[in-house]
Amino acid sequence: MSKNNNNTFVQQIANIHEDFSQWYTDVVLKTELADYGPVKGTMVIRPYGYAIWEKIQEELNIRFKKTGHKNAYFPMMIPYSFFAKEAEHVKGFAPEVALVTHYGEEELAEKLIVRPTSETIICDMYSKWVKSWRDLPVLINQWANVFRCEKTTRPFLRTSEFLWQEGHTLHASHEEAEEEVLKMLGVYEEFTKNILAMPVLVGKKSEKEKFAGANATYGMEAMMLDGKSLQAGTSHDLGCNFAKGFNIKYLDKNGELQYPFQTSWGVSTRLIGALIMAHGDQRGLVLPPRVAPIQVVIVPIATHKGGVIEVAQQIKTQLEQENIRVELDTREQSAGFKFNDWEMKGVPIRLEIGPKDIENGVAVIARRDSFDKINVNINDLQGEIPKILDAIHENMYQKSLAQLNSHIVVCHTMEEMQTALDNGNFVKAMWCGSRQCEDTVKAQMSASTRVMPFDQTPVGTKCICCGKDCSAESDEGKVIYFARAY
RNA sequence: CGGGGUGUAGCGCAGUUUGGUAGCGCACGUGGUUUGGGACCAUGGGGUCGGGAGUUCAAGUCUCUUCACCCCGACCA
Repeated sequence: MSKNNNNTFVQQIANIHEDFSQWYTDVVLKTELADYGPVKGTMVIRPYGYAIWEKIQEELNIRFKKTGHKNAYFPMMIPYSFFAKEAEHVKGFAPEVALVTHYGEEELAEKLIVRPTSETIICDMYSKWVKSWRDLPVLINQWANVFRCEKTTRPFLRTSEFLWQEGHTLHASHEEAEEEVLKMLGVYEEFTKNILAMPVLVGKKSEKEKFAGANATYGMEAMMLDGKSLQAGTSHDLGCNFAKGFNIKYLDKNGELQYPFQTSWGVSTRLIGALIMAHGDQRGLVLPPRVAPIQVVIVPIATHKGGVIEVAQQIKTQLEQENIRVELDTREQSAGFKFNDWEMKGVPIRLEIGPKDIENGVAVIARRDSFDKINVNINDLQGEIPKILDAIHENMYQKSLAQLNSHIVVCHTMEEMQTALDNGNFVKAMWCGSRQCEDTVKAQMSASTRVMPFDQTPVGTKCICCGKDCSAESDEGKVIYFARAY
């Protein structure tokens, strides 16, 4: 909670401009999205937060199934020997993996790990299931929790245990696998835009930033209100690396043994952190209507005068017929208290209904995104509210898009980059592709490479760091985004 | 893992300098009056001060030790 001795409610959330981190923590705790768990690095996702996750799951499942995937579930415990089979993978995850050595007092013959991600156990199973070219492609997704011991944790953004989905697919050719990787990245991009009202930058990750064990990693980056970047989803081209380690082989049409090409892709509960930090304001959460657990809250005014609750209840029933998620707030609190409470919780539309309104046959619609208040005829609510929810979504997306576009600065020198980053921008620049330059930028200005956009139209001719020729002829230059990241 | 900070009622804090019967605000229970931007009056319940050890007649306060959490970095969704 923000540190102040003032008891006024509005100041219980830290100033979003002065202390963004504290603002984030205050919002998460005060709006009851989540709370800290008793074990270090763990969090409890409370009902209001979990409802958002359920909406995310619902929308993604529709998309995954439409693209031919099926859900399955694999065990949380993985034999240590599995984990050790892919060298790069172990190197990447070993420091943060939880080892299980005992069941009760009895020491286990083989140590187990709690999954930090499921490639290894899924590959082990795939090696049993895939024997023929007829078994391909394998298109499976899993919704699960994973555990990686994290030293520095923050609710939703980084916790030791978190919830995610991980898609794991096998394909007969690299082309097909690559198509899958990009297709799912596209699904994520469409989802964040149309459901979370959040624009993202998509592209390929650098060698340094790619997944441990992948040939290539693609990702999407979202811009938070403080100008930092949040990796919001990844899609990996795993080549045959795991297939070889786990001996996944099948006979092709020519009767020859082949390794399948593999992909994996995932998004996590981190998306909830992303939408908090992409859309929030000083009053708290601003939830995108399509994932908001409550889309419309009805605040009845002066209920003691009679008849108000009844009308409010009728409106609620009508709206629910349109599949709108409605809450009627009958708590014995003042109207003003409720206004502020629901604004903090980010409910997209507040409907005020009081004796005067009923006399006039209207209700007041107050928008969370713009604070606009309009009178609408009670009979028109059923038709108008879905339109307003869509308008709120669109407005939130456009606002975020404008925020993103106005905070991307093309830079040609390290000095320009330093200034741009210090002012809360993403930097678009040319990069020679070397790890050394990446490390230099990181060391000097705490910014990392985020993604290389698919549109590689050059924004200069020399590497911003080392000055090496990156013109079209040299074939070594990359357009890439640098940013400070969560 | 480095640097900084904080642990006292559900939450936010005071009390620690100078040891002497644990306080305030909000929240919560009850009764009443209120209700269009965070209502008010009355009354009531709730903590032994993160844990452990020590000094002392006496420890929230002093000493040692330990744990947890937060912020800023480095590392990772």
